[in-house]
Amino acid sequence: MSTKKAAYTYEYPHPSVTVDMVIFTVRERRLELLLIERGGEPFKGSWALPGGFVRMDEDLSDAAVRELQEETGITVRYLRQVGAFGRPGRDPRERVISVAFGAIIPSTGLTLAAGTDAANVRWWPFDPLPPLAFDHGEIVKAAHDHIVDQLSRSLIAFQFLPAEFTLTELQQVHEAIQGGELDKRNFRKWIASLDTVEPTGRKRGGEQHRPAELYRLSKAAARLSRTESGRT
Amino acid sequence: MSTKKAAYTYEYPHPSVTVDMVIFTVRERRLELLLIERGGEPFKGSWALPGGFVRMDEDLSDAAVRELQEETGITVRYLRQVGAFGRPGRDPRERVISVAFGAIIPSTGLTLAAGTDAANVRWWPFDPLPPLAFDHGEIVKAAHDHIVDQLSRSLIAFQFLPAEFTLTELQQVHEAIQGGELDKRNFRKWIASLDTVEPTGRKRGGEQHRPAELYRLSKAAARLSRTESGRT
DNA sequence: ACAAAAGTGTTTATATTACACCCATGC
DNA sequence: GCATGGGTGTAATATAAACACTTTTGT
Repeated sequence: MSTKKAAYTYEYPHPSVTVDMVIFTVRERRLELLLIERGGEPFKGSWALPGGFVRMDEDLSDAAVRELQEETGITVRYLRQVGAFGRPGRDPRERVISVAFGAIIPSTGLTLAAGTDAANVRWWPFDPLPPLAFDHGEIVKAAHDHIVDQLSRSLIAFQFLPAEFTLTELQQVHEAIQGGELDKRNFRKWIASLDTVEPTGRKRGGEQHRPAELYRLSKAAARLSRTESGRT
Repeated sequence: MSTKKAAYTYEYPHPSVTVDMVIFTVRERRLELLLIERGGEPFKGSWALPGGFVRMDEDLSDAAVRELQEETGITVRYLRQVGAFGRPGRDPRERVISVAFGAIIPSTGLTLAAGTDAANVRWWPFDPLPPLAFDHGEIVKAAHDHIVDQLSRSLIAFQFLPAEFTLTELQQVHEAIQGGELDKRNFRKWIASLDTVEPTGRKRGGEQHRPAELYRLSKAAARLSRTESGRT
């Protein structure tokens, strides 16, 4: 126990509240997860979700965005609460209630930078993952269930991609996450019926086959997906 | 600030963590919500969700069950986490992060009993609700969205009913929650396809029309719904 | 015999699946 | 001209929606 300036006193004991971020990306058609190597005890040297304490004056989702930036150097777009995890004993030091957020980011143009609390940051293939610290395995499972569920109901897969993308890339994201093959024609029919992407008119050339049309999120859909983002 | 025994000290400020319960029932074909009238400040006299502080040694869902029992006299079956709500300022006294749980209970055979913190407990029609304390309106909306979503995907409606029920009662629950009319034959076809209820062989008689078959949750489905219950 | 809710099938429209070939480019 | 992924339509099947009459009881 630290004895230096114990400035905050309460009549009853208070838990700590943290946020943990489950960040998915797709690289080379594989689903991957962003993990940090813990620099301090407990679980020093183990891999864990990026996360940290919620400040007294910030919203939960703001804390998630900030912690992620601090610990990994990444700024995030899509963000969704997965749930609160608070089993007593999940942190061996003290009672900690963690609010988990899931996020999805494009695999391109990222620079990872391990922050102060982390010895290391890197992408891990989702399957198999290394053993995770605390109850982070459980949290990851819940977040993955969320994504698979949403993926089959709405078009969130473009969150994994840069602003302009081809339909084949979009399809590969779906295949990476659900772990299966999809029929190209049926997939495109489904995309069209959702009315969430539109062609840009540009093409991706330079490869030794027919160039693919580039698409972007349509304006109507962009407005919607902003609303969906942060639940407090 | 209370000055008597401030026994717990921390180097950094800690938020409080509470649970709030969104308890739905259906009475007379209407969706209703269990609210308490606050007996103390802030929002004294306002209606609010039952809830309270999480103890240091109990899981979040256990806290929810306990607080509900203490404040309203009700013991709950089905229970599901809705999410964490932690906007700074949502409680005017101090930083409070609340984990919300939704529950669904039969309307029959209940005795409501206002606990120590509550001046009153009663069922309110879901539409329109009275103005609610804190951000409880927002929490209720999130919980209702959850129920509607699940209702259309699986058979949870029997949670609103006693152990034995008629298919018409089950249908009325669906209609009350989604707010619309359903076709009797299609509804029954859907129920049958889910394979979650089975006839008891008994009938509900005594009314001046043909007696209805009584059904119960099938054994296989009962096992499943227990698993679904509490996510920490 | 009448009122009141219970129970029961068929037809139509819609959504999902399965499946194979030509096209545009780089080398 | 050949290798490579890009792009396109149709038929079969499964799922969901619309719709009306007979049955059983209590009074």
